Amino acid sequence: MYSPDKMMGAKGPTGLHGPITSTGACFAGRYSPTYRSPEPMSRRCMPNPSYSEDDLLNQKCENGRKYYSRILEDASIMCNSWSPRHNGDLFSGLNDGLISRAEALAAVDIKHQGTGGPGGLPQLKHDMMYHHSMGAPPPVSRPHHQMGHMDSLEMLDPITSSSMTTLTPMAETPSHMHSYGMNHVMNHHHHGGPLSGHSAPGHHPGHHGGHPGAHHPAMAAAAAAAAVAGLHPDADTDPRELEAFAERFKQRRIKLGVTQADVGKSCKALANLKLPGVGALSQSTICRFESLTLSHNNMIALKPILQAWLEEAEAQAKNKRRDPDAPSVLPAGEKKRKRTSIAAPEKRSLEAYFAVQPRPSGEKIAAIAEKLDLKKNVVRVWFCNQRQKQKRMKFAAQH
DNA sequence: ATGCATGAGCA
DNA sequence: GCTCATGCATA
Repeated sequence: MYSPDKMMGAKGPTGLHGPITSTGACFAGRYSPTYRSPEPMSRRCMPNPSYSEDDLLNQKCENGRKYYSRILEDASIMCNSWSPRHNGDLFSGLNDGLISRAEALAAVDIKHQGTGGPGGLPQLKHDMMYHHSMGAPPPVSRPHHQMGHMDSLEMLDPITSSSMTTLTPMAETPSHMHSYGMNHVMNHHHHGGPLSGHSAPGHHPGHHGGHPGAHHPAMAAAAAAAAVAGLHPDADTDPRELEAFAERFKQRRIKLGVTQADVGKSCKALANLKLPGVGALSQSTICRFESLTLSHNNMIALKPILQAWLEEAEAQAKNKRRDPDAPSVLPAGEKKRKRTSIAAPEKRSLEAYFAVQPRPSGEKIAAIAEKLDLKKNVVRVWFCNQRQKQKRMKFAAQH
């Protein structure tokens, strides 16, 4: 069905990290109808502007304003509904995106550094900075478990819930624990973890045949055959089913009084018990799973893992067991990664450029970086992330 | 909840 | 250098 455009660009179908997602479809997904796009929808209805990417780059900073006004105007025309600045209707929020940016651009003084003035004095520093947090940072409040309703299930008192041995996490891991150093460590297993490698393959044998080759006749045939054989090739890959599961998962998780972060961590324990190869997951991932903001393949790969966790967690909740857990060790502070923050004006420029050319060459990226006084790598990564988001939105749009 | 980043695997 | 899966950091 949704035979994804099989990877645009370079990476091939096999490019996935984990075998789980072995085949390629990559669009991500926002299956939910309730999905609220984090990005302006304008992109979807906005054809490529008439100006070229070079226009963008050649534009003098000083003229930035005028230039963007034009872009936005064009964009607004295409989106057919933009009343030039100061649009009183604050809630017409439909074609925000570039459109709304038009106003902003008109009002904001874009002060991009002209030619590589290294010492720029941009409003912010966009580099990776690390700092030591030796002196044990603040105690870090433990992320309250979201214990809302504990009706049907036995009420897990907070204490219990945090000591549910293997599945439920214990006291929180201080955020400062995630040092930059540890990050690397974690990367090791996370890449080889849950979805990568062999790990999950065995858990959901069924869906493998589903997507990969949706675009492939042979695959489709295989899928059909599987279906006939009772292997429900689609059951696991059906966006609707995934969406339903994600919703169920979230509700039951909350009922258990477990946070997203808890789930991720306890997944590891579960892994050791029954899902070898599965590592811990982060709060981010759990959150994205629940909100369907992962790629379709990613959703498919994670589902069996979370499903197993859910079952185990509920089973344990039934016999409410307690168990002293390993005390969290507080590693000495280490370097923490500082998140780069791209200022609004620069971001608008990037978005405007992206609308024209989502995949700028290395040179273009360098030019853009220089113009915006951002590091080339920051710009490159921004485009990569933007593409990922766009894929998700597109997929969501057609489902 | 989400922005910016990393790293594996591939071309 | 790209895609993809994921994560830390942060709004």
